[in-house]
Amino acid sequence: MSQQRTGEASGPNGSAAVVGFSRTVPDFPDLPEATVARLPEYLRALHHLADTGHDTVSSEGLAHAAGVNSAKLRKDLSHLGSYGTRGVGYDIAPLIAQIEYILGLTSRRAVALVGVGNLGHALAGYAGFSTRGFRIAALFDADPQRVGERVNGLVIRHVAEIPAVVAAESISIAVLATPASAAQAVADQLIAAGVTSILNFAPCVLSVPDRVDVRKVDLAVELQILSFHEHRKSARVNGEVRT
Amino acid sequence: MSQQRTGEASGPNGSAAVVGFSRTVPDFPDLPEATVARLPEYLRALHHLADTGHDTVSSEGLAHAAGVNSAKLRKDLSHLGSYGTRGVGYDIAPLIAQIEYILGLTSRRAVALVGVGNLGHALAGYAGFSTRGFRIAALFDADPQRVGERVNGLVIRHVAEIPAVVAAESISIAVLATPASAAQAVADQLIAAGVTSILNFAPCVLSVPDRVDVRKVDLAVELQILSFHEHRKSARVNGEVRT
DNA sequence: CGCGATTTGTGCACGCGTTCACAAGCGCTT
DNA sequence: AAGCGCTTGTGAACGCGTGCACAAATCGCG
Repeated sequence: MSQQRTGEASGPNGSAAVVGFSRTVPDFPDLPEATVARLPEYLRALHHLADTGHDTVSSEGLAHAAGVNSAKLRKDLSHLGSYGTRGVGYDIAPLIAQIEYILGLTSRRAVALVGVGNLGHALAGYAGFSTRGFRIAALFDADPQRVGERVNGLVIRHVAEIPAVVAAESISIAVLATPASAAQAVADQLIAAGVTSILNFAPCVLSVPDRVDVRKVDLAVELQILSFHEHRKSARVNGEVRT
Repeated sequence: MSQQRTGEASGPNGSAAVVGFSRTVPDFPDLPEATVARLPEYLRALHHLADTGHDTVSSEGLAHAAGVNSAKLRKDLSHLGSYGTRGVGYDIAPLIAQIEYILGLTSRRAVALVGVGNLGHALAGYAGFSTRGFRIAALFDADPQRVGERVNGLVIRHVAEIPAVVAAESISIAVLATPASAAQAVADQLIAAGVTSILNFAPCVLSVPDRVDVRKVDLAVELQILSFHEHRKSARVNGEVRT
């Protein structure tokens, strides 16, 4: 698991102060983080089941499709309120709606992408973003030579335009695919412009205010973790000796 | 954190049966998984420190550079044996060597990449892989139109060649960047050819034998987790009511 | 040589997450 | 209507990971 999570000093949540009287769904202020991280996977599995004609699914079936065990799945879903019937299983359609609501995917979120190099170019064209609740609303790069180029129907803007565009499109999530050396400065600009969540592909640690969430994806780190297991597997068979 | 980890029924490890008498470093059969996942980040920070002229670093300094707290860092490093001196800090050079050894990065590992589409193309050209211990040794795709194309100095081969090439180059790690619909079939072929670690970018669950390690990276999942926190932040300020 | 400043290494307690195991509930059949 | 099989929801125990707090160790300086 390679992500940078910022402090999130869980302050007094709003639900107590709210006058709400016709609320049918609670706020989910303290959904366990581990559960949140699995909800997207459940959602993907549920969509797949719905697409293949299923109407209901048992915890065992959904757990298998999502790659977890059924007890964990049931406990996770129990946090969302009860969308299953004993003896039968879970109704897929309302469960999808509920998870999408909790994840804030009812309206398609606008995302800014900064750094349209090798990786950024691919991310800009990645179909999975648009099919799963997001809309890449703006591309930025610092290289004047790239500014103006069209990628996937969007024109690349200069990073200096971040404040104007982020405000105009009311963007709150940004994807950072710049070189590590530029990442912190770009992050600062994004945050100043109003961004409060960053997905960081640059191999460096970002320092951000507490209110900003950062998740880090480092492709080399993932391979290195696999490499460790490879190393250990091979050490099992021939007695490893340090040289 | 979004990764699929397979059972890994930790059987009797080999270290007890090995005759080794001149071993200076133990095998690390039971390094905590959480520690392993952080070692690459420590390694990156250490390289950066070394490049900027540092010789030693305190746990506080390295922890800050890696984005963790110092107690955790010290405990992690204590698992590797003692590479620090009290009152001074850690010697950077031997620590780098030790972590690279544990991660199995002393020789550059060959990696196969399957699926040279949008994302795969970017991964094939990603400089971070080659600068951090890996060598992309082969590219595969199922599309005959793409076969033969050169990407970053490598020619794309047809997936049917997987067995021959994987064996010839003795590749044990593969990166999967195919569409979800093809991922399981390709994984089966890779495993049959001898691959024992897979980094899966396809949004689907792979079922593999216990001896094979799978890590999953799903870009949309990362965004959806951020979206949840965005949703919750906005629910804090205006009292969220379900419509 | 001894003392104080500094930093590592770690015992311990706490909290989160996972898993088991079972009671509670639903529907179908007889 | 009653019984049976199946599935959810959850209480409880367990284990892992984290972070505090302090003892042990090293260096530098007087």
